[in-house]
Amino acid sequence: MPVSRPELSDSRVIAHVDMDCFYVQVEQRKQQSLRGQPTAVVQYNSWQGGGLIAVSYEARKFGVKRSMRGDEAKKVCPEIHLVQVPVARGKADLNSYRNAGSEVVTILSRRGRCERASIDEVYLDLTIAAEAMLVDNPPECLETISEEVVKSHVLGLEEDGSNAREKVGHWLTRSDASRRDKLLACGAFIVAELRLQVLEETEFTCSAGIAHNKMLAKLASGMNKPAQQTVVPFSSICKLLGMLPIKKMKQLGGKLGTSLQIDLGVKTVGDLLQFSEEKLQEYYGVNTGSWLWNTARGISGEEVKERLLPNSHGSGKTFPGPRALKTVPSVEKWLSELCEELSERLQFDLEQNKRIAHTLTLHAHAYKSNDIDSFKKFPSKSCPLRYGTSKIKEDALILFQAGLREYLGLYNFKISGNQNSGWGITGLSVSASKIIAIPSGTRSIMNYFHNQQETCPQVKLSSEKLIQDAPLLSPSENCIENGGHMTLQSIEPWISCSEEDEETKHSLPLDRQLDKEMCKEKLPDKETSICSSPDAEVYRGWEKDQTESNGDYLTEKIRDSLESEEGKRKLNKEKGMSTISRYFQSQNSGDLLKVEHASTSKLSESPSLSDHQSEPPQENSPARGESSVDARLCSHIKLKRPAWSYDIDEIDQDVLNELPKQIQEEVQAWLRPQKRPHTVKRDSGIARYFLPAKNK
DNA sequence: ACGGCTCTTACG
DNA sequence: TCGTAAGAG
Repeated sequence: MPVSRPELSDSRVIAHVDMDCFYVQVEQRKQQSLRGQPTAVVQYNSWQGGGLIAVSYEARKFGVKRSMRGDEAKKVCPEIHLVQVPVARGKADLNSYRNAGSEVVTILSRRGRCERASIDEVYLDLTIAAEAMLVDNPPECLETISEEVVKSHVLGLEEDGSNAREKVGHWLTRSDASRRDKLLACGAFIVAELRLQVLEETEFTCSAGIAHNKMLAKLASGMNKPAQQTVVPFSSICKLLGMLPIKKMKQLGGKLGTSLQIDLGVKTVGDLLQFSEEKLQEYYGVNTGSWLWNTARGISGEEVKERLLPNSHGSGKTFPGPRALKTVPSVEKWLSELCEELSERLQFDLEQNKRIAHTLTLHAHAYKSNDIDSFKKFPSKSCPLRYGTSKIKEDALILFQAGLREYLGLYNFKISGNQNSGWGITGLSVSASKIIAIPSGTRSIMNYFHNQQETCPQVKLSSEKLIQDAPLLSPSENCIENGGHMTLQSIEPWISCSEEDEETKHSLPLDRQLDKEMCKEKLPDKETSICSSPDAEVYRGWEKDQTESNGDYLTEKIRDSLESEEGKRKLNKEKGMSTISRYFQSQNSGDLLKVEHASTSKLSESPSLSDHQSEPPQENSPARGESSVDARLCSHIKLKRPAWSYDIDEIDQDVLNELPKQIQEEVQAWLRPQKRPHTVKRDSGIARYFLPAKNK
C-alpha cells in the first residue's frame, strides 16, 4: 500500500530513466541484424509460440503487444523476429538482461544518487548536480545546446508544429525563469548527457522524465518513448494530473485504483481533489488516504534511495495445469534446478559485490482437490541461508516439506505426503534476501560482531516463534570462523571452489546467528561499517563437519513429530533450544549446556577454547578499549561449534542466573511458553478494497 | 488453472 | 519477526 511521505523540498530534481523495450535491445545488440526490425522477445513456452515479454517499437506499429502469444504476433506482423529468452536448467534465464541492466546503472549513477528500480529503470536525484550547474554553468549562458536536450519535451509548452525545438530551447535557457524551472532545465541537460553516454557505451536507448519528485518523473518518462525525455515544470502539474486516468498513476493500476473508481466514482487523478484528506483516510486508512490526497496534488516526498543492486535474488518456475508437480521427488528435482540457479547468482553477487544473503525463502503455489479448505494457500517458509548449492537444496526441500505438511494438514500429509493424491504444485520459487555487504577490514568485522552483541544482547526468541519456526531452523548450523584476515586472495578460493570442496570445507563465513538473532538493528550499514584498510583479514569458511547427519536428522524429526502433537512440541523445543545454545556458546558459557562436540577440524586447531578468559589477541587484534568482549567473542566464534541438540534438563539454573537479565527472560519465556500477546485488530477502517468485488 | 518470472514495499 | 498481499515491469 502506498504511504505518504512529507515533501522535504519542493525543488528537488528527480529523473526517472526507463530503457526502451529493454530485452529487445539486449538481443539486438547481440544480434545486430535485428536492429530496426520488428522484433519481440518470447519466453520459452512451446504453447502457442511462447509469451512475449518485450516488443520493439517497429513491431508495436503492427499492433503487437506484450502478453500476446508468439502465434498471435505472427498473425498481425508476419515479418516479426521472435527471439527466445535464454534457457538454463529448464527455465528462463534472465542473467543477460540483468547484466545489461547493471551496465546501464553504472553509467546512470555518475551524476547523483541512483536507485535501481527494476531491471531496466532507475531513479536519479540530480538536485545537487543541477544546483551546481546553475551556479557554474547556467543554461542561460550556454551558447550551444545539444541535439539531445533540445529534443526534450516540456509539458505545458504547446509543441505544435515545427517550432517545438525553438520553444524548448527558449524554455531551457530563459533567464527570467523561476529557480525551480531553471533547476529542471539543468536536470534536462544532465539527463540528456547521461542518456547519450548510455547510448555510446552500451548501444542502448532510453527515455526519461525530469520532475520535482519520483512520481512525476516516472509519469513523464513514459510520455514520449522511445529515446526521448520529458520535463514536468511545476506549473504543468495541475493540468497533467487533472486529465490523467486514475489507473495510469503508479500504485493505482490495481485493486486500489479499481476501488477508487467504483467506490468514489473517480475517473481521473484530478477527480480526487474533491475529497478531503479525512474522507480518503476514512475509506482507505490514514496512510493510504494521505497518500491519495497528496498524489492528487502532485505531492510525493518519496526519496531516491541509494541502491545500485537488488535487495533479493529469486528463482522460480510455474507448472501450469497438467504440468503440476505431484510427487515429492519431482518437486525435489525442480527445487534442485532452482536452487542451483539461485546459488550461482549468490556466488556471483558475493564475488562481484562482496555481499551475503542471510535468508532463504521458499514459495509455492499448490492446489488440492477434495478437501474442505482447498483454497488454502501454500505457506511460504524461510530459514537462515547457508551458502553452498547442496545446502541450499537441502534446506529448500526441508522448507518445502514443512510447507506441504502445513498446507495439507497433519492427517493428509501422513497419508499422502509422498504420493500423488489430491495435491499438485503449480509454482515453485526460492529466493534469497537480507543481503548485506561484507564489512571490510578487521576493525569493522570486530565492530560488527561487537555492535551486534552490544545492541542486542538478548536472544530474540519468543516461544511462539520457536514453535512456529522450529522445524525450519537450519539443520546444520554453522559456526563463525574469524581468523582475523580477510583479503581478496583469501576469499577467492572458497568462492570459486568446486562443489565438493564447497560442501566439505566451506560453509558460509558469516554469523547468521549473530546478526539474525542478536541484533538486527545494528547491522553494519554504510555509516557503521568501516571501509578502511584493505589490510589483511580473513573470512575463513566456517568449517563444518557436523553437517551430514543433520539434514537427515531434521527430516527424521519432522517425521517423528508427525506421530503426535507431543512429539511436535518436543521437537520444537529442541530446535529452539539449539538456537539459544548457539548464543550461549558464543557467550562463553561452555558448561551451561551439554553439547555434542563435533570433532575439531583443522580450522579450529588454533588457540584452545580455554584461552577465552584471557585476552586472545589475534593478529590485527581489535586492541581497542572494548577488545575484551571482542576477543572473547571472536575466540568463540572461531572455536566453538554450535551443538545441534542438547539435553534441556542439563541447563544449570545457577549458570542461568548469571546471565544478563534479558537472556534470562528469554530462556524463561521459552521454558514456560507464554500466551501470545493479544493483537488488536486495527480499527476496522474500511478495508473494502481488499475484498473481492463481489463481497462488497 | 497461468502470460512467466522477478522484484519491492507495506501491513499485521 | 515472519508471512502475506499488492503492485510494477
